[in-house]
Amino acid sequence: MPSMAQGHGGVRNSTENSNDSYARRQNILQQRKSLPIASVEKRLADEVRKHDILIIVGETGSGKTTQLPQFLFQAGFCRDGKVIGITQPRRVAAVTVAKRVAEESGVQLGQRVGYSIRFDDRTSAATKIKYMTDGLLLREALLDPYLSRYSVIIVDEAHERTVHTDVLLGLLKKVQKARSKSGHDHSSADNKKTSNGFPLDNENGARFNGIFKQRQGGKLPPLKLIIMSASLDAHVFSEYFGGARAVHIQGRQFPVDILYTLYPETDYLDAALITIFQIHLEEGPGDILVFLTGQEEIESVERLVQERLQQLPEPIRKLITVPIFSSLPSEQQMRVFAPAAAGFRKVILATNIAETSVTIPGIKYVIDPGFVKARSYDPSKGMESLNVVPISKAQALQRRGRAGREGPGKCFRLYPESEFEKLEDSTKPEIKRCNLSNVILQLKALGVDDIIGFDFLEKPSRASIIKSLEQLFLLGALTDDCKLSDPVGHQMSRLPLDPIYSKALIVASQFNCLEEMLITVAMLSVESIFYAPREKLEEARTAMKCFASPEGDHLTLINVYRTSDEFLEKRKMEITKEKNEKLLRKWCKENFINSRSLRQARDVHSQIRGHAEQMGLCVSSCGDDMLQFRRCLAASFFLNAALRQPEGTYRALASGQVVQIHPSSVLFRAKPECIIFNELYNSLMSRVLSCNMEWEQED
DNA sequence: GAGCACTGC
Repeated sequence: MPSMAQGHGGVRNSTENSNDSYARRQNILQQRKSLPIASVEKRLADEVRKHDILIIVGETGSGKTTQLPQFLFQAGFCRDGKVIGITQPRRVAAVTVAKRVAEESGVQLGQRVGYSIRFDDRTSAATKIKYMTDGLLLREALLDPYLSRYSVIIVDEAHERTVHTDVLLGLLKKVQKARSKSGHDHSSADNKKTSNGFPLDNENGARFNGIFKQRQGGKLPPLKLIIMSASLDAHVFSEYFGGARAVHIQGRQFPVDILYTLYPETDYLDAALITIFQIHLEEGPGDILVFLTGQEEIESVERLVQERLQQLPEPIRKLITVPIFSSLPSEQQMRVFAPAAAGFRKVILATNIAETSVTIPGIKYVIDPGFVKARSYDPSKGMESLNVVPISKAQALQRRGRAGREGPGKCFRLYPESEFEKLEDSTKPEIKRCNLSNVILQLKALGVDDIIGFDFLEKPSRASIIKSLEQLFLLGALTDDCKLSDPVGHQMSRLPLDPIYSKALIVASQFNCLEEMLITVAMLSVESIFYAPREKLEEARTAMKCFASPEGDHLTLINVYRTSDEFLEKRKMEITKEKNEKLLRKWCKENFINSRSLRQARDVHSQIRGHAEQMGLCVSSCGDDMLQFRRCLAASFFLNAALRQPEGTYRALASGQVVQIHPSSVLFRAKPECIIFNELYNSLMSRVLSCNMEWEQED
């Protein structure tokens, strides 16, 4: 992923001369002072002192993420060696914000200010302000249930309601209760019974006892909790935390005019196309951002724009299209950041990635068709799927905001205002739209046994909880009375993987093929290892054939990984690490492999290998005996098994659904009698065409 | 012979 700064400019390293550095520090000081949050520094610190829980609603550009932790540090919240933790839903945000705050504080990154994300820890014993992903803090809680090193935890972007944020909020509520109790009498053995079921009543008590004893000398101060949200949902959080105090901080955004169509559009792609040209021909300079639902839509709109451009007279053809979506290789993603040539207008065709993850400079016009591809979950089948659905009002607001970051902008909504009114206020939280196996496994490991009774911010359906409990039971992670099994359940909860993958590792360790399974699971954990651009499809196919195994896609992935490994091994002694990386990227390009994905897979591999070794699993290879390995696959992926039917389609055993092998699979032609699959995709729907656009401006 | 929103540990 390219570096996608949030809010602030980049960071320079500290090798500049002192004059330059002085000017720069003055500049930073000015910028900090001009932020809306600057005027309420004292008040905010007081609020945090007075209230153990505080909700902060801060609009975009308020400076809350960078400034509040610094205010609290100055106000003395890091005394006694305690740390202020700030969680972010995304890795890039944690990194870029930490860099900015380190610079503002005039310290080296990793000293007083640092960040910690998976595979990349830039903290030290000196770190007092620590930015991290919310998922990482959840993992940390498994090792330190009281989160005892933190005096303050700030949950940022809570309105996004990711699974991690939601689980974290429930957990923090418990930790806070447990800590205020432990503050009075934390060393008493009675505490085990009085801590409201958490976290000391875990049957896994020995581990917590250890932490407990260690703390006898020092009293644990209450945990301060700050929930930061950009939306108007403050009351949801406030009610959840027993009527917690909420404060509002103004933002700094430029005005964005909203235009609605007069009539509903039957074909939003065509409507988007017309709007792009309408803007191009009638509006002033400024780039256009179009929100589409996926790769296919992006590619087809790109083609249509090119075609239509050819029909225009030469002087007004100055329009370039740039696609961006997550599975696009990084080098191509970076193109959205390059300014268009002089006199040209840039049209960015993006998925939701541009809604929050990527901030693209220069956007003045946003085209919002009002749809998004979203995950949904059917507990009766135990199956997740992706569907195109209308966005929520909150999403529409967020998309509009993308046009007002550098100056006033315009947002073209490809639907009438009456349709906007019908949209849901906010997006359904992810926890209600996904498989809960992983969530349940983690909560169990944290000592929460009654999942249905757990105090979720919003409870997932009972059916959904029960389905996941059932799956975990079938995987052997839970005992008959729904407790974490020993050792399988505990081992699975420690692995940062989908429970099925964790199970596969444990099974493989017993049948001497853990080495193969570690590679498989790492490769399955990342997205789209193979990258086949449409224009080079044939070449890509030939390249893939070198790796293909007649025994299936899993073995094919092992071949890719091992070939890349051998490639690196051969050159290891000769050159530097950077050069090595560069060579690997070149190798990937030649073999039509997404180098970012392979890099990720290598990271995952080394991390889970470390975990497996720590657990005492036996890391050995089955050599050429792939039957053994395939048996292990079958023994762990049985929830994803399908049998061939007479007409050549397959029936998924767990859900009864009729499915097909994807044409990109090496088994597409072979059609074996029994297969295990990793994922099920929906097939696409067709569209109708229409035209005719009239606009109406909001009052 | 068809096509995979976005995150995260």
